[in-house]
Amino acid sequence: MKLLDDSDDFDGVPLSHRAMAARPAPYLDGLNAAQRAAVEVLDGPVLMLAGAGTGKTRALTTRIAHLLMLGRARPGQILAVTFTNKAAREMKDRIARLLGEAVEGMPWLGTFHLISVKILRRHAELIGNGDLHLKPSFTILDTDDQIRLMKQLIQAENLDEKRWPARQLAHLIDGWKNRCLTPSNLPRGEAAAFDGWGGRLYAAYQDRLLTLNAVDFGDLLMHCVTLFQAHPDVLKTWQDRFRYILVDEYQDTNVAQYMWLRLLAQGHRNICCVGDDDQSIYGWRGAEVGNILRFETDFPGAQVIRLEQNYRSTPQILAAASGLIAANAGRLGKTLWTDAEEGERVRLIGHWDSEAEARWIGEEIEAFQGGHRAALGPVSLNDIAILVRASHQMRAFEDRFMTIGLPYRVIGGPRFYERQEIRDAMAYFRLVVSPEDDLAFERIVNTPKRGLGDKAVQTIQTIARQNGVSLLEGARIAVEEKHLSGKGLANLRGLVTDIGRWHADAIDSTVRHVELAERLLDESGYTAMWQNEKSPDAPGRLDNLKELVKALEEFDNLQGFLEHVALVMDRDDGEAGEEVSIMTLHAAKGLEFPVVFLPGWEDGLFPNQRAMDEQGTRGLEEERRLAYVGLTRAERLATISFAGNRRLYGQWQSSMPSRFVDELPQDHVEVLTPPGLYGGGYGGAMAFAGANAGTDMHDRAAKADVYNSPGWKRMQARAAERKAPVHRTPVTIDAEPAAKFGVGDMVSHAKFGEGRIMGIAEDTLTVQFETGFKTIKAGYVRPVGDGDDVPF
DNA sequence: GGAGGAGGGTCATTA
DNA sequence: ACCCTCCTCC
Repeated sequence: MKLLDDSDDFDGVPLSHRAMAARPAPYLDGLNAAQRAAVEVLDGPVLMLAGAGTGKTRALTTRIAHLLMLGRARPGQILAVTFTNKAAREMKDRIARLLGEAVEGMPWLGTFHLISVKILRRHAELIGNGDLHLKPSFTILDTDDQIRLMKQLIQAENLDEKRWPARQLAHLIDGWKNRCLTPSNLPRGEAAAFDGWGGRLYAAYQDRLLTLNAVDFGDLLMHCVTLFQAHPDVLKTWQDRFRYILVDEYQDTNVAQYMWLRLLAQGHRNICCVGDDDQSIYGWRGAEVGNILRFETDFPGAQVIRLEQNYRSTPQILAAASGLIAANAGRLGKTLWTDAEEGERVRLIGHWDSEAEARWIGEEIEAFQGGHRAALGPVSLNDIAILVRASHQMRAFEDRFMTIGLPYRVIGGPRFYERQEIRDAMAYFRLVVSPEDDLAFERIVNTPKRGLGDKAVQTIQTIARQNGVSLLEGARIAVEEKHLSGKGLANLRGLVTDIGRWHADAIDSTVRHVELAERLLDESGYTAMWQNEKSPDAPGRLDNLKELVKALEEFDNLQGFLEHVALVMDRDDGEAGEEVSIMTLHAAKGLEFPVVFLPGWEDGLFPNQRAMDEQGTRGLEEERRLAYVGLTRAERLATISFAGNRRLYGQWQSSMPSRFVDELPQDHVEVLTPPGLYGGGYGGAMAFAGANAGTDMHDRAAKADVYNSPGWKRMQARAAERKAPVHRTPVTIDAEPAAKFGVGDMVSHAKFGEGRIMGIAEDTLTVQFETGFKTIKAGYVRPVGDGDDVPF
């Protein structure tokens, strides 16, 4: 079928009644009853509660196809929002497959941010403050730019950057934007943050963005909402346009996104939100689980459809995951079931340290490859994923896999477009496209080195400010009036003329933008800079630059490319050969793998200490949901592991198995014995395997030899002595003084006052005091607070 | 006045 | 472990 394009003037145009509506629809075949309802209940608000692996994306895409086939809406009248570009891409592909043809016009299927940009570009002039307002050509800043800007503002106020770090301010402002709090509607109490400077700096930052004709990520949503609120006529046109609204991952929406959706949905009221409260893992960036929990009250008359049949995992994995998540309160509640074959229990293993853990996992993977696990059938490296809580855990695996030559890929690591060389090159592109982009100018003016240091930049800034022009323009004046001297002057003159020439070429449609980009990097000396650099990563950087230029080919011009990059920070890595995937649990959401390793299940790391400190029970529950997400990624085999010692912040620190380990339903867990346990010197590993058995894994002690070991008995005796929750107290090998303390405990120090233990290494503690982090011998601090926890 | 290295201070999830 | 600042040399 040929889909109509999106057009701006469809208002009031009746939809053609398609005869095919009455025909049976083949794409509905094979859906289960719940999925079918999710596809066919088209009118009014619908909440699709879709558990992990229940065919959510299928239901969602089929629903869109169905709307189109029935002629309920044209492609341009459906708003479909996702959180990631990947999800958007996948949906487009699947809709196309369902309809048997490429979908030309689904212009409003995309991320919140992408769609917001499209809307904002059309009404940019309406966003502003006094005389300042946006132009449709506004640029989108990334975090790096944001922080640099804020640094400048903090300096402008003569504040101490140490006491008021720009990162912290960025975080604060981000939080406000997530909640749609503009400088003018910011509550007093909030504005007082940052020692009273918060509100003022925020306002200054927003004004600065306007003068730069720029927005940051948070603005995209917030500006849309304020636009809708201040201009009902504008809102009305968008409400009229979007006959059907679909939202993926609704549990991850923040306040701004929620308001955005509500405003738009108030028109036709056909909003279908898909989500799973058990997979809400983005509270730390403003997501409100409350949005999904409240759906039925927010949208009266909403229909709730539960997708509970799981098509991904074995019953064993599902049972383990369900048992774990059951410890959370305040869930909407779902009962996942499957008719898949029983499968293997979730495996659990403890290791001496993080290196042993990496070694063991590497060996396991090699064993899979050697076909030593026939029950699983052939396992490709692409079928295997290692999901970690924090990215620093990846290092151990990378090191290990590198040495044994096991191919791997890190997903969501340092992103391509966040790399230094790419950002530099992009700054050149930006400046050439919009010469008034001061941030870009600052970035490249002395990269490569041109003898234009702080002093020279300051001179340029002063001149620009005096004349009320951009930095580039200011530089031109500085050259003409010879405000600089010698080498700097000559170099700046060269740079200014170069940029002028490149800019002319960028506008000239006869100049191919790819060639321009190549020439630009060449003539600016940027490529040469890396060629002359002899550090080991220089060749890689040059490759990245080549790749960047190659990526340009897919766009019509530089502007289009820059827009894309601003919004799509992830690169679709080409399918290389067979590789094990390493990624964070957050990055793993929505993915699935036959074989999944879940290393680092240690208290403090996972659940993460900070999450618990900052959010209390809420934080802990989010961590538990993260564990749930991790387990439910596995189709056939999941292996959880923990290490007794881990290198963290440059020190070895001991830790205890995660409390989540205790919460796993034991009938669905198989405890493996760590290799080398009896080789001597592994008392610590045994001890803590035993510490764990002290709770609900006790029954299995007889089965696993490890629990008969002296280490375990010693541990058990000790645990009994102190009656404290076992997992709160770390064990060191020879009852070093540090054994009195646990990560997370409060201690007091004669000089530094009270603080919280963040890490333990032998008898040295890393303690976070009010004044900062300190590394201290355990003997110098005394425990405070809940004395039960820390017996003497 | 700029560039580059050394040392000190600071920071410790997750997009 | 990393970033930033200060210092020294050019």
